[in-house]
Amino acid sequence: MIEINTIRTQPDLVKKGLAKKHFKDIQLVDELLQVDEQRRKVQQSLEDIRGKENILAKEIGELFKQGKKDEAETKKAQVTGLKEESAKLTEQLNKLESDQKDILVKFPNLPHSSVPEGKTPEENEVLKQVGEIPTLHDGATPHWDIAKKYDLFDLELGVKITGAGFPVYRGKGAKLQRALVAFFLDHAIEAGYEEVIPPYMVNEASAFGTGQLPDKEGQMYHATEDDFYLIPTAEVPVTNIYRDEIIEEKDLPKKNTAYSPCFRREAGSYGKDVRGLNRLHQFEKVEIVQIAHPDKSYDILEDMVKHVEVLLQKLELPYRILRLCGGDMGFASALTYDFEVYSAAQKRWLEVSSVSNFETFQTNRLKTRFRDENKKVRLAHSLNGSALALPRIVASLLENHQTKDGVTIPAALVPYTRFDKIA
RNA sequence: GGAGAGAUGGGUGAGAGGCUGAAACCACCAGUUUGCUAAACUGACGUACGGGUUAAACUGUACCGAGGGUUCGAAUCCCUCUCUCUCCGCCA
Repeated sequence: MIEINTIRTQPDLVKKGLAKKHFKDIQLVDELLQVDEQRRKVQQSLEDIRGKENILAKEIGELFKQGKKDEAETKKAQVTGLKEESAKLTEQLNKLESDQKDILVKFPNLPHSSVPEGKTPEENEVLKQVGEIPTLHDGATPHWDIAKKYDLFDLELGVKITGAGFPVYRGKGAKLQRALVAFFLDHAIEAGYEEVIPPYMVNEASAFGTGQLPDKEGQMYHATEDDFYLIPTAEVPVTNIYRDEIIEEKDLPKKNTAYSPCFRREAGSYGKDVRGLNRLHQFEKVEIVQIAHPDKSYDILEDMVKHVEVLLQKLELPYRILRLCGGDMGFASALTYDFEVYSAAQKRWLEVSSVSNFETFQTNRLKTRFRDENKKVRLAHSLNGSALALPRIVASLLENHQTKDGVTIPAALVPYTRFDKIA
């Protein structure tokens, strides 16, 4: 949620930011300001009347104590008149407050000044590309064929058990998953992140806090009986650790990492985009999350980018880093770097990580604050990144490292898999 | 799933219609004392939304699990819900 104060003091800046994100209803900014002004007016008159009521109530109490019943009754009559008025104003205020929130919740976050203009993924800015694009041997195949050959995962079996997009990993395929998770977690822990194992279902307040609700309702699986949502990413439960918290400045930044399965409904794609492990309803991911001082959050974002880079280098995968353009960024993000890994057999780049600074957009909803050096309570910044999502890493690992007689496991991963070849 | 008890500030915990935004103790913070630490003493110490201010000061309203109700007045009484604990049942 954009801070109301920003909209009040810098409406033009807000409009410009929203335009960069290709938000359609920019006139909502002016509507919001009107509602806000009205709301404050009503709130003031209401509080004024409430104040009078409070004073009278006290006086009535006094009078009763002194036995001056008649005077007390006269005052009671006065209060009755005030109450009618305050009831009316309360109703108005509630309406205005909910109107205001309804609008506020629709605004995406404002983009950072470095975010490039643009609407489509093609307009994302490629910052750098690292690593050799491998030339594959004759007869090299996409990962779904490799998986079949070595019995690493089985999508049809998943269809039988659940449905499309729920793979069954088996044998070395399963072990590879486990190895990658451990490898990623160990790196995060080494970088100072505290590991947590969060719930994989969250309540409505948590889903709202990180921005999944009300915007992306349809992307989450919803257990309606208990009104829980299956997490689309560990970001949701982990960031919500800090909901309604005031953190001492000296304790910032808070750094957490978590492995979790992720559940996404993601309707509406087809063809090669969803072949094999390219797009799944359930997948594994290690997430890193930080709650940061506003002055430091962009330095921290760079650190997180570096963290992900090192992982990809150790896995010996060619990657590139993109700075997302305004139109392709997520709803809640102020600046997002996407990581893509080259999938040699599919001959395309696959997104494997997204690292973002949300500034105060999430923390404003979450009420995640810190006490600064002047003892003032302020909103912290929240950041997160995938470090890393497994399926496409597995896909490119299998494709890029395939040889005529099997798939070579990168050296950094061998201590975790305890085999160096899939053959 | 059944029965009972409970939910108050960072923590423990008092309060049982007006004197309570809330005792006391602990923790935290600032200071005094001290060679240093400890102890002792003094003081400050919730949040949100408004008003006010360059910023403070100051000030209004709301908040004692959540929502509703009774009342001139509710942490306190009533209703609904949620959660926690104890016992029983079931269970990895």
